Amino acid sequence: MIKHALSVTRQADFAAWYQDVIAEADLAEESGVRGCMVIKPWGYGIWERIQTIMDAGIKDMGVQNCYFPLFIPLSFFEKEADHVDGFAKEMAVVTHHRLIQDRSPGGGGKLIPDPEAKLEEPLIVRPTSETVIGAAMSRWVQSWRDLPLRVNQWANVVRWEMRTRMFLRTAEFLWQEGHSAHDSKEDALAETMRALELYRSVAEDALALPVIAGEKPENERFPGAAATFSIEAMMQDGKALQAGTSHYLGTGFAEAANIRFQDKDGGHSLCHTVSWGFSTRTIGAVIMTHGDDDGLRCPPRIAPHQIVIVPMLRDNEEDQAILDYCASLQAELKALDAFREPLRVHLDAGANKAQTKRWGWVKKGAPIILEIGPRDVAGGNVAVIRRDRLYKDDGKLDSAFTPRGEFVAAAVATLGEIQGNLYAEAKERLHANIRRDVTDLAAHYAGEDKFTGWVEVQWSRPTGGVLDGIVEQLKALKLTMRNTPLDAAPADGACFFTGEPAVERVLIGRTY
RNA sequence: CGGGGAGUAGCGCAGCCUGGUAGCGCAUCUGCUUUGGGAGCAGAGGGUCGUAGGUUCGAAUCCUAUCUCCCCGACCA
Repeated sequence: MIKHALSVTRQADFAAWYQDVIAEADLAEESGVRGCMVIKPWGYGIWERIQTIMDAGIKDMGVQNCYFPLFIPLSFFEKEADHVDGFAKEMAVVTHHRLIQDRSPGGGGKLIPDPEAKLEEPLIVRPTSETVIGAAMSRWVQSWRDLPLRVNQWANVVRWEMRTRMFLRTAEFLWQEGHSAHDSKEDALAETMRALELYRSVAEDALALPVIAGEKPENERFPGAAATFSIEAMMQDGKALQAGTSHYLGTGFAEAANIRFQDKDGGHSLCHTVSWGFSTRTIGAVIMTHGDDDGLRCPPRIAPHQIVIVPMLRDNEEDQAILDYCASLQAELKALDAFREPLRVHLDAGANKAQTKRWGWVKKGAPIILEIGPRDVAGGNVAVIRRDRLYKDDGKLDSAFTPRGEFVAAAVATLGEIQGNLYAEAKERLHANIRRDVTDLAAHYAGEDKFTGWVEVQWSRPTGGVLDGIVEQLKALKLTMRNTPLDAAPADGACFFTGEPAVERVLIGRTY
């Protein structure tokens, strides 16, 4: 019987386990403000790693970073009708610019918005920035020579969600949003696909999240988009999580913001615009994909510390020799490169007991933990714990005594192996749980707690009332259409829903 | 936003029904012992009981309002 580091197992209560990981791995905590969380150093460190890798990819695309305001005039926001429909219900609104003490009877001198300081036009806190960036684009774009115009920003956004969950759906979250304007639909669609490919590669290569890239069905599109594409990841409970989206916005936003260019023939045309976003939500995906009953398992590429050295200090004269040994080991490892970056090696010389530190790093998911005691110093060894295989067959912690030189020589390869193992494990789970032979969705998805994964069916991509009927039918089973995978086999049969000739395949599942 | 549950020490909880101003376990601190590994014994510190009102001689406990969290639903790029 293994004694695990967490008090709740995934099996017993997946939702409680998820929250326990966030608390025990010190990723984030409640803030006292509804739906908003404090992202703690280990959680934010993971986000910084994601940012570093994503930002490099964005710059490789040739997209430039800039920054647009948090506040958007209501008049900008209300220009695009579908966009309004999608977001109006969850908007934070700024109406005043000053506080005063309430001197009225019963007011008690409390601070209240000054009625004299009411804004002439309310400002909304951005839920996404298409409208305010569109206004800038309309100034920046004059001629076909100004196109394509491609920018990105790293920002926080606010959506007043009714039901929030740490990382997965918070009222305020962090993301990057890329925006571009193009002279043709073809060019805009190509950009949409480039962004989707960036997300796929960052998710798979850095976060070790195997994903299915595809197009969202019409009913799942971003408000105002002509086409929405997503990458979908499968969590350990079989639910889907949308980990990144890119949108071809057509000319709707260009029309609303008046983004026009003079073409080579001297005529004026509307731009085709694109937007794409990737958020802190993906940290939730990492937790639910790689976490186990001992906490998080952090893929090496996004681990703030890839190797943590824990000295076994005993409060005696040997301590200094142990610390010296650890410091030289740290220096030796930091001189190495893994994944084309210097190794991130942390020496935990804090005052806590070694056992406390060790289990703390296990819960945080440090890929490799090295424990160094007096005998290691004397014998030139390190005791190696790998987070991807924590226990031996007998249920005991697998702490392997290894000659120091041997460990150092293999360290980079070992990190690569851990990264690969986490990905391979998740990929196997993903593909093993996409069923293509299901004929009765109700029977397949019967039972609340059953792990059900996803179902892929062929369909005729109906629209209008027929599509609405299908959506309702799925909704009764708590199912949604995730996307139509880009690399799916061609359709060769009848539509699962209508019986008409199918045109493509679509994934169905429960979702976060 | 509707239904349900909860908020008491860093964490997990008891006390509330039947008001008399706080307790347990873990963690923390000190000492001794132990020492290849999630230690043992002894002692100690730490809480305006989510917040604001009200009832009362007296409120963690009763009443009202409010904030936050969790679960289900509706909603959701």
